Amino acid sequence: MLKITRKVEYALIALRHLQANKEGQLSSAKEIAETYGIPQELLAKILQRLAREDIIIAVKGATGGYKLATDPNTINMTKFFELMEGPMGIMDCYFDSGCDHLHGCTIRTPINRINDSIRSMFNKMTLADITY
Amino acid sequence: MLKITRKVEYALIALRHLQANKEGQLSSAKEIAETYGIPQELLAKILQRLAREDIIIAVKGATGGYKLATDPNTINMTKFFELMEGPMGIMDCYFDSGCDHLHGCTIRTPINRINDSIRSMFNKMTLADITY
DNA sequence: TTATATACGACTAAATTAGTCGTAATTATT
DNA sequence: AATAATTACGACTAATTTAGTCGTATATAA
Repeated sequence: MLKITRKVEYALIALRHLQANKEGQLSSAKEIAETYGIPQELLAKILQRLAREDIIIAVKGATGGYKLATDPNTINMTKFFELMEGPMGIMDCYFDSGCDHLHGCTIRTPINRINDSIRSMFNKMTLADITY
Repeated sequence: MLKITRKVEYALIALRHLQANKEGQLSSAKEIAETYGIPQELLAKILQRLAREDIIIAVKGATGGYKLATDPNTINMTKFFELMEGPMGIMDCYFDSGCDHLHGCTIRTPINRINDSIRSMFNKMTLADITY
């Protein structure tokens, strides 16, 4: 319930780090990992994911690294979380993953109300609310 | 992120079931488990937990069972979740569980803001919002 | 050519969650 | 008094998810 995963935690730390860089300045996975004591390989994969999703830009090669691709204000948290971890729903059945209790499930509707509340809350927040 | 556990899901289903009973009427773990296709032993443990926490009342013996102990309106969801699953924090360090990134952690404050938002949202909801 | 990057998939390890089992105690019914 | 149905509870196993590692390929500045 409501526990952030390391994946998201590390992503936020990295984004905050990049955000503090000067325009155009790059940071490598190694640099960030060492700064915060994060396993480098793991962080690398996370940064690759962020790059694939066009949240950051990867520059290859010896002096390569990453930089922000967009203004953190333009990325809302619902999108960010779902991008990192897949659909955010407090209950699986919200997304029709084969729940075999559906027939007798009496709490779906109220749970969905909770989901919607949380999603709309995160929708009002942007990455910048966190990384600034 | 934000996934409800079966423990909570089953608890909600059971509470909703009890709530639909007439004043004083009991339901056994077996009855509820069979009605909704929930593993009986597991549900039993959950009901025992709810009883320990005085959310429901257990009546022992051959014709025993459970009934609600309080008006569902009086139990807020933050309390309920934390009672079932321990402290609800989107990040562990919020509750000082030995996070060794603390020194270099730059996202604690913003993450705490998220935590507070979620907690205050759940604080405004009662069990009745879900089980009715 | 070398050193330092990113890219990515396969794999292993750790932690959490889900579910089962055995046994004891309680109580209505017979 | 015996029986059957129930709650109580801890120990155990299984399944799933999350975290982290490793190997290899590719790109590029020096």
